[in-house]
Amino acid sequence: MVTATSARGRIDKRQAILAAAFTVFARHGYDQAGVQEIAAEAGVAKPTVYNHLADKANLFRHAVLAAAEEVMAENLAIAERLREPGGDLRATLEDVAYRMARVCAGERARALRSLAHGQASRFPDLIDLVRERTSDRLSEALADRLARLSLAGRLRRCDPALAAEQFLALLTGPLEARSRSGTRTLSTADTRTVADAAVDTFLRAYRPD
Amino acid sequence: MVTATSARGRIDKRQAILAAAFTVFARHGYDQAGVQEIAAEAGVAKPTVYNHLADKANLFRHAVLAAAEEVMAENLAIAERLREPGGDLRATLEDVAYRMARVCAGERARALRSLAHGQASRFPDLIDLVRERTSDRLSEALADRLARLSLAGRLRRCDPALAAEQFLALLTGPLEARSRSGTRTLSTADTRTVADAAVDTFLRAYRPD
Amino acid sequence: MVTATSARGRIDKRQAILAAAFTVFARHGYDQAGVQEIAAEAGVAKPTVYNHLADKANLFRHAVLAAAEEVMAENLAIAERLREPGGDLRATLEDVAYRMARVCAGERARALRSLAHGQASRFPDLIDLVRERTSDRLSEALADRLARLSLAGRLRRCDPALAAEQFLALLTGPLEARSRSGTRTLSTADTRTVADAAVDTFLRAYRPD
Amino acid sequence: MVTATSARGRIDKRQAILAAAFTVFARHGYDQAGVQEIAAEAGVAKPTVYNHLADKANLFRHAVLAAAEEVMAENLAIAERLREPGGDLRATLEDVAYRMARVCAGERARALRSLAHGQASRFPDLIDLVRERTSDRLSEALADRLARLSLAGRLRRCDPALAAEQFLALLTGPLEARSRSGTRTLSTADTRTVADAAVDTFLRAYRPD
DNA sequence: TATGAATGAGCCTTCATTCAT
DNA sequence: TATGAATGAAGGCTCATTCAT
Repeated sequence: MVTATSARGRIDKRQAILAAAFTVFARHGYDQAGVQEIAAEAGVAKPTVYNHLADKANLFRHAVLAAAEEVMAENLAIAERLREPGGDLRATLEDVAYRMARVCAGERARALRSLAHGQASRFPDLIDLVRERTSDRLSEALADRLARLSLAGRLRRCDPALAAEQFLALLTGPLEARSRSGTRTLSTADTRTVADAAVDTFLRAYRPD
Repeated sequence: MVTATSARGRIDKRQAILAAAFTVFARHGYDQAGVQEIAAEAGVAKPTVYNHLADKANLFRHAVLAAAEEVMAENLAIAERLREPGGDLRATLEDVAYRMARVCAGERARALRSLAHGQASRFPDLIDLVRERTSDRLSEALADRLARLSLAGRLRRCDPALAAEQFLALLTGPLEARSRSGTRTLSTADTRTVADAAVDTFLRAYRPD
Repeated sequence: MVTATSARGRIDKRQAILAAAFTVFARHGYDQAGVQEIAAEAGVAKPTVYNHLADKANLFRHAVLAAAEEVMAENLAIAERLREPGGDLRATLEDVAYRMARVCAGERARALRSLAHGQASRFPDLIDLVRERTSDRLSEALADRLARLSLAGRLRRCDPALAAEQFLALLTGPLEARSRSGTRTLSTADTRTVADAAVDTFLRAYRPD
Repeated sequence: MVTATSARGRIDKRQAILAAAFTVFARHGYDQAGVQEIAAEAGVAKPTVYNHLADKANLFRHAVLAAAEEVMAENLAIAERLREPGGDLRATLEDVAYRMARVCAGERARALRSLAHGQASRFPDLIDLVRERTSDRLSEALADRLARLSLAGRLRRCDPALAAEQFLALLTGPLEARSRSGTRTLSTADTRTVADAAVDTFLRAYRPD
């Protein structure tokens, strides 16, 4: 299967380049990252990078969007866990909150936001595309779950979109503060504490009347 | 008083340079901002910038920190308002929340975070210095006020630091989402809506038992 | 006759490449012409070009020399016309001059000189090879004819080589000026005018005493 | 006179750059000439070249045009010599022809034509600007002189523009051929021979009836 | 002190050329 | 044999930074 192999090889190489690009961009930022270094990280020669991705700008775009897709997939998988809340709602929410915290405060998600925000002037559209994938989609999925819970009487009646937004805010806000904006890596215990506190406050505010 | 005048003139020039630097850095980001453009914006020649501030890096540091100080001053003034809560606690909190929203989502604060985060690899300490001034200090001041309110029985007993953190999270989280990460400028009404929702949820969770 | 066919196909492909190369070189000059574009113009892939012609330099050489051969053939055919001058020498010379003008000011001959002159430093020999084929050979053939005419008493006694040289100079010099160095394409009428003037002056200078 | 000195220094540097540029372009052609080498030849650093002349293209333009101006000045000075023909017209013409030959076949004039022709596709206007200065202007000045000679009865009645054109053609055409397109440098004697032959033929064709 | 001019270093990009299929 | 993909080398251009005035 000659064609398959070489087509596959080509795809692999492209993805290796994108992965390397994301790594290097995350490490140094857009301007400081050299295409040279990206090529080295991907194990290819510089022109190969250009053969696959035209431009440094294009390379950035695709690397960032590819990473964003991955994060989105993780996020959506987590929100699914609320579909079967089980008897102990608090415990389930705490678990979900913890997992979301792991993803949202994780290195990839953080780098993603950092890169997109930092290059807002050069890539004005990217910031939105990234936020959509890292936050909005998650918020929407969460809103769906909360709406069901509200309907089932396990939460008070409310605007589910707002509730989801606030749930995530209660989670990620303190996360950001506690991790000192990503400077410190949070321990599992700390993350749990933050998640539990978020859930506690959320349940107090949204418990059925 | 020739000396005083020229010392004064010197100081003015330095501040003009710092202000210009912040403007330009905010406009283009660290790497993309040229010392040339900064000098032009400040109305001086390039070497003058170097005479006053040695380095591009140094220039960045000072420009960012100066802006951070300004933001901090604004933030602290606002928190003071909670010292005399008055009879209608909800109304007072809503007012405070709205004002904080204005500052935290304002252009300077946003640029500050954006620049600091974007250059985290080059200036690892800056991110903390900025967060301290834009968020932490505000959070601390707020915690002080909330502690008093709790003691006065107008809020339930709680960890005031956590309460402050969550209050700010409920405010700035949705703010970020609604402004599409600063892409859209929020109207006064939208800002108020966000502030009121934050206060509502906060009060539900922290009302006296 | 498989072998014959494929040998023929091979030759055809080689000539297609050479033709394409000349076209592209003429269009953009040596350095600016990309092997890529030449391959595309020839309808083959880049490595095929290298399979047939080793080098870009080699490609250039062969393309230029092939074109030069074609031009030479045309030129010699024209000079033959002077072998039977007929009764009206002036008319015959005018006809010959006109045809030579057409060729020498034609696109191929012009591109040929332009390319060879422009790459004199890189291909020091080419300029001579080309001039030989586009001018010298013509001049020699012409000298032969003029010698006969002189001997026959229809021109004064003279050095036929010099006479030929001057005949061509009187023709191509004004041609170059009038066409603004090839910038403007000369109309048939203009070309005729130039040819006639050249012949007139030539005959005045070389008429029998 | 501080200002004068530094302004003068700046001008000197600019002209040094232009001269170096012309030298290097003449040596290697446009594409093959590196800005690096030009800077080195001028004794400055690469960015200095860009400070003075923006672009490689711009540098080329100015270098070529500056050289063209110089050539034009030389040419016009020579034509002036025909203003006072003296008793021996042939001798005067021979002298003028010889001097013109020296200039037109000189290195600068040759490089000028070569560069302009070679880069016709990239700088379509340059070829005309150069021809104007190296040939047309000379032709016009010469026509003026020939008109006077014709009027004075020392040449037959004729179109002076055509006569000038043909005079130059008779001179430069053979010059080109004998120097093998600039490959060989002509000796003084050879140049004289060519000039004398041109004048002889010219006088035969244009002698008063 | 403030400035116009000069510099050294570095990066993106392209292209002729060669493998591997 | 013909090709898609990969590479090594090189060049234009920019920019932070420093002299000299």
